Amino acid sequence: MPKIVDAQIREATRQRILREAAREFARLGFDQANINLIAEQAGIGKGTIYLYFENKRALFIEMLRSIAQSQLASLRAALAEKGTLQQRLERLVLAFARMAEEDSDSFHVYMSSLYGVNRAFQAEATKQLHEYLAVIAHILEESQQAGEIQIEDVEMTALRIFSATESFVLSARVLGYTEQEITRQASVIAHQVLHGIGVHAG
Amino acid sequence: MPKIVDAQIREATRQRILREAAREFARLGFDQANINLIAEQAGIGKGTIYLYFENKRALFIEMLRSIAQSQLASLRAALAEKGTLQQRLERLVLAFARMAEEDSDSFHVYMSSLYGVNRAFQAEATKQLHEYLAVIAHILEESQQAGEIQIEDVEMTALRIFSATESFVLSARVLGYTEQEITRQASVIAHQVLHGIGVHAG
Amino acid sequence: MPKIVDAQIREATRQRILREAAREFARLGFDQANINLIAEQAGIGKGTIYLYFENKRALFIEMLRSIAQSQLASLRAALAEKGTLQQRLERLVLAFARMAEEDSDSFHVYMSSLYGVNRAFQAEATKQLHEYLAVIAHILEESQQAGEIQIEDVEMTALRIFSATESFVLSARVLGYTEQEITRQASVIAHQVLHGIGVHAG
Amino acid sequence: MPKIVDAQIREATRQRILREAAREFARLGFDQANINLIAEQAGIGKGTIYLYFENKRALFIEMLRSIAQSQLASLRAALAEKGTLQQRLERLVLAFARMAEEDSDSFHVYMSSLYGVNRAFQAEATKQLHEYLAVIAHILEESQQAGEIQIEDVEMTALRIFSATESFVLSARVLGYTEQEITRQASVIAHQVLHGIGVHAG
DNA sequence: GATGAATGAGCATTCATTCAT
DNA sequence: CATGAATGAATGCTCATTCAT
Repeated sequence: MPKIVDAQIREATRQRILREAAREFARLGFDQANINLIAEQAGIGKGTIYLYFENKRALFIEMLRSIAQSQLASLRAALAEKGTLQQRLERLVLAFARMAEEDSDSFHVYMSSLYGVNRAFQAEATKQLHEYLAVIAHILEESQQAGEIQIEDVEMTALRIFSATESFVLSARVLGYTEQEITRQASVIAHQVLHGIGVHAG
Repeated sequence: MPKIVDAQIREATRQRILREAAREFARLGFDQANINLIAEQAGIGKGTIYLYFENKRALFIEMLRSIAQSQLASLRAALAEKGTLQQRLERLVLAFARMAEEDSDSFHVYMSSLYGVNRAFQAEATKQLHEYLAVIAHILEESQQAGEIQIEDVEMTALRIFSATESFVLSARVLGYTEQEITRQASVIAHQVLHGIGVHAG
Repeated sequence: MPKIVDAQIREATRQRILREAAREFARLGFDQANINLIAEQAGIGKGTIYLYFENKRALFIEMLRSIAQSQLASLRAALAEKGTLQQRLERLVLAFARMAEEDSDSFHVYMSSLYGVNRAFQAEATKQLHEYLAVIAHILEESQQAGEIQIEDVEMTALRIFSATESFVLSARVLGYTEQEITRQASVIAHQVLHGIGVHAG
Repeated sequence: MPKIVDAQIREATRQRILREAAREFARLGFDQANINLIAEQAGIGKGTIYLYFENKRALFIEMLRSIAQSQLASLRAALAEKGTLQQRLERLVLAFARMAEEDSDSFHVYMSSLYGVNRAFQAEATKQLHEYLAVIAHILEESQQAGEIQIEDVEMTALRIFSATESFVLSARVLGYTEQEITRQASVIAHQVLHGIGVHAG
């Protein structure tokens, strides 16, 4: 009964495909990326990829989902530890900066889907955006319950924080700033956001 | 000597091509967009487009430049009038929101180039980003000279403002917020940015 | 010693494959038919089919042979009973009409092979055609010996009878005639054929 | 104004494609035939074929139509001349035999469509079959008006004649008979058909 | 200059077949 | 024996680009 081993091998292959797909899609974009090349780089035959994913689009979408899960996990881990809102916001910037650096392909392929023109891909990326915002909203609510701040529109505030953090990291990278230069902005950004919210609610 | 008329006709055709290109590229992205269709919609033969642009990539790049000029002009017009920094930052958000609404195609095709995976397109879009930042830096310096604020790193501050404004507008649109809902955030964003900078430097 | 049972099971599986193959090939033709689907519908794994048939072509050829045997048996049964040549020719038309109706898949897959462009399949189908003709020739010779008719070229006469009977049934079906309408022609066709031969040799 | 020449060149190219298509389809059948090869043999680029025909299927259908027109013209020409019904029926066999010999590709690709399993192709081929039958029905009616014969069901009679002539030619060719051997049967077949109808109606 | 017919590189996808289990 | 995961050859079709008119 080689089921367990099989399942493991299968999952490993699947992950290898997703990884190579992220690499190719990040390098060339959806249309220019070559499925056959992805298969080759994943060390499998070109027909095999279709045993794991229905077609090129499905592979792309599932790759987006995979990225989403991974990045969200990183984010949650970064914000799990308690602390002041200032500290947590700083950690948010650092988390985004690290993600963008360490898993650059995934970060960029996700952002390009979110802001690209393909509606289907944008819809999928937007799902993850909602999750990001939920994570941010969650720490805002914790701070609010702790009497740290007083917020009227949690949703919009979360979106402003998202712009000030993830979008900032993205723009900074596009402009060629290093991770170090970006992380150095963490405290300033946290400060900016905090005062934008209206600290010391009490 | 029909030179002047010819030149005018030629320029008009060029503009028509650029307009239709923006529409198609915004609708389908670079790869999926069809050059022949753009030519047809511009009312010219499909060979003619190559008398105006070297190839599809060149057309895309020049379209980006054209968008850049137009949007930069809007931005400068919006910030030309004097006022407090708070007012000017509010106008910045409003300007981006209006651009995203009224010239939606251009706005999105530009943003998708800036954050997309194609290096050549990103490089071109980045040029415009530098110009945006220069405009923002300019009003910051004016405010600084007026003693309104005190800034250490103008460049990074401008980038933070960019994230808090244009990227915010972009994200908000992706999430489906209306122009009204977005513009309503103008004053809050301006306030957030101002306090992030550290107003009342003195 | 489960030999006998095994052999029975094996033969049953083989027949099931042939039946499903006939169905699929009749539905889609050789190229469009899907081996994996045939295996699935026969209730076996897709690798198993290759334990029974060398490849897709061999399966098709053997299916043709299987059809041939079955149809030839029907034909012989229909003509076994004695009678006048007129009666037997009528029974011939009826036999073809019934075959085309009751085992429509087999009838059409055979005819399409006989008249199709694939030389290998046509060669196989032609073998059966020779057998059909032999059956027809046999009853002609019996009638001849009985002094009923006088024939010069038995082979060509048999072929003319084949055209007037099986090909007639095929064409009529293609045109949408019902079995009833076709069988109603049996006596006329028999009559036509008989007078074509030159009855009452004596 | 090179319109006329252009139209001629265009039509010539179209005919060349149709001719090569008939050759390839006759050689390999629809599925196995290679569009790129047809283009190559027609002396054009592989993209060019799609300027003349929407896709492979459309090319096949139009090829069938083209064959139909051509063969029907041959048939009508063969039967245009007046004569006794016996003479005309003999000419019918000869016409089919000549078509099958001289334009063998067309003849077989048409017959394989008529009797093949592809419904779309069969439907198209059936249209031509109706025309064949109409031509046969026409000479029957002429003979009837001339008091030569008396027929009850013209439609079915025409179909019986079709089987006895075209299908006979087809079967004979499949069996390897030469054109000479086939044409030698013309008078016998005409005789068979005539007596089947019931000559000397009076 | 303007045109559009012609071109062919390029690629996603299918499916008969193999073979390790 | 039976299986089905893996394979890769094979191909219809699109569309940016060229160039004769």
